[in-house]
Amino acid sequence: MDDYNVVKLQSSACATCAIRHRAVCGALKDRELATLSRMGRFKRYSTGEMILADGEPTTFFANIVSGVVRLDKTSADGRQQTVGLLFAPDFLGRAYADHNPYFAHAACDVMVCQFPHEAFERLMHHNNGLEHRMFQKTLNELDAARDWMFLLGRKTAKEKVATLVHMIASRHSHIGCTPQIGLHEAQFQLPLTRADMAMFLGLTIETVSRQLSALNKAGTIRLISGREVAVPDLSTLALTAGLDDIAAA
Amino acid sequence: MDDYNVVKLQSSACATCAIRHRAVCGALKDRELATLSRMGRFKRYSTGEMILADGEPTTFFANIVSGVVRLDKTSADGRQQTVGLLFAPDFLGRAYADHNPYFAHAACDVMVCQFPHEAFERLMHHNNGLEHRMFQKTLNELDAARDWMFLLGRKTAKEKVATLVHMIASRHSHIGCTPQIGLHEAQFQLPLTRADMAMFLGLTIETVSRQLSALNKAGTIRLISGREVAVPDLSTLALTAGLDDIAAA
DNA sequence: CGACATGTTGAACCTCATCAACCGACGTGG
DNA sequence: CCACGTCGGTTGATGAGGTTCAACATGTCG
Repeated sequence: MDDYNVVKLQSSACATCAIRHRAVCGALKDRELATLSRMGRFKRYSTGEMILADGEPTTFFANIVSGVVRLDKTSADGRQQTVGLLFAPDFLGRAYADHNPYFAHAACDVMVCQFPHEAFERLMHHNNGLEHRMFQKTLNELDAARDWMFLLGRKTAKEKVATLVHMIASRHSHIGCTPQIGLHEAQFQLPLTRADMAMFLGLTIETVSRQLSALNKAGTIRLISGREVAVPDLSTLALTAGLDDIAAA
Repeated sequence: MDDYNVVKLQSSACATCAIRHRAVCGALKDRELATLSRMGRFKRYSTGEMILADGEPTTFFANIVSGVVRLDKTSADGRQQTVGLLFAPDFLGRAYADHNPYFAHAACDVMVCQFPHEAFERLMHHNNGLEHRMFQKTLNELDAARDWMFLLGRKTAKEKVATLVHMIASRHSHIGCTPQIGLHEAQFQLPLTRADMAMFLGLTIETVSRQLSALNKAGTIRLISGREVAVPDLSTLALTAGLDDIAAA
């Protein structure tokens, strides 16, 4: 339990936290933040490591400080479907449930800030701002989940792959200050393996690989190495992703 | 606007409402309930009627009093995917957004109790119990959405259809006091057309029809007429739906 | 009765899964 | 240092599961 990947927080840690204002903690006053600091722990997970197991009792919640976390559903016969992708400063864990409804895995090296679930739920109970913020995040996740349901149910393999690349590209440009939509070329590393993408898209590894190659051949994206991708024109990508529809979301 | 399908509530209407305790209103004290009564309206929608349009400004929220409501995503080229199914006493509408993120249609004749969105959000703001309850409902919807993502991404057509029938059967038995899981035979009407089912399952009408016929031939279900279905043994149906897995959900 | 919506069934086609071979990068141990 | 296994990724051949197109059955309503 107590290895070198776990670091107890200084009581002042939250005050200087990089994601403080964008994470759910943003709702907390200094005094409550100190309370949270006292019960919080930084923890590092390396690529592929399991963070939560489906069906296990809920013991902690966490904020993603950096990295990408996959939420997976698994069936008895081994089929797997990723049902959520969390980036900083997303919240990890299902509030008000005694068991995790899914697996959570580190898709790449991940840093989280975790706290015991009872204490956090108590805090939510007394701090309506915190619960309100959790509610907001949950609403956004639900919106995302529903958009993804459309993708899973109705999009072709090519559109699926294009959609995922577009999502990563635009999220990346949002974070990394890379040029905006349609201008210049955006280049970045995919934070996911082909297997991760397949799990998320409801496809097989091979199909993902083929569609990436096809997009590359068509010039919609440029595969530089396995992971490194360049997108010459985000709006073209959005087009082949079948994205500009859905009431101009 | 003001047709005979709309009925202004009596100020006492909520107090005697059938779904009062199970709907979000259950969080309200008598006085607040009276406030809600004053701004609420019963409204009837008939089969197929649109209740909310994607992209339209949010004007009202509603509780489903009876019937089934479909939430649909639609793309420019006409593909459609149902992303949610609401039964009484579910809540209809996306809180804290100025535009609807999907269409809502009456899957069968529907009765709702609707109220202006600003007033309701104001009420939520002042009543933490109400917001808490909304939050809970949203968490449940998110869980359901994620289970459905697994279905859309990984299940076969047969499993999809079996899952839907199972869901309706168990929900029906829950509502209608029909015998419990595995015992005797449950019989009921499907509240959805083949087209509705196809939209929800990410399939075509034809495939749904074929799979229903196949399940019928296999004896897993009995098709009595187009809409009337009997399930001799719910657990067998659950098995062919690939349901008992997922960590014994 | 005819018109229309809903549902079923058949045949052909196509997308994607499956199985399999192969490649390059990396790490490890003899 | 090289042989070896492993892992992530690509590509090809084949086939199954669903879509598509089309015809037909059934039911309902004017």
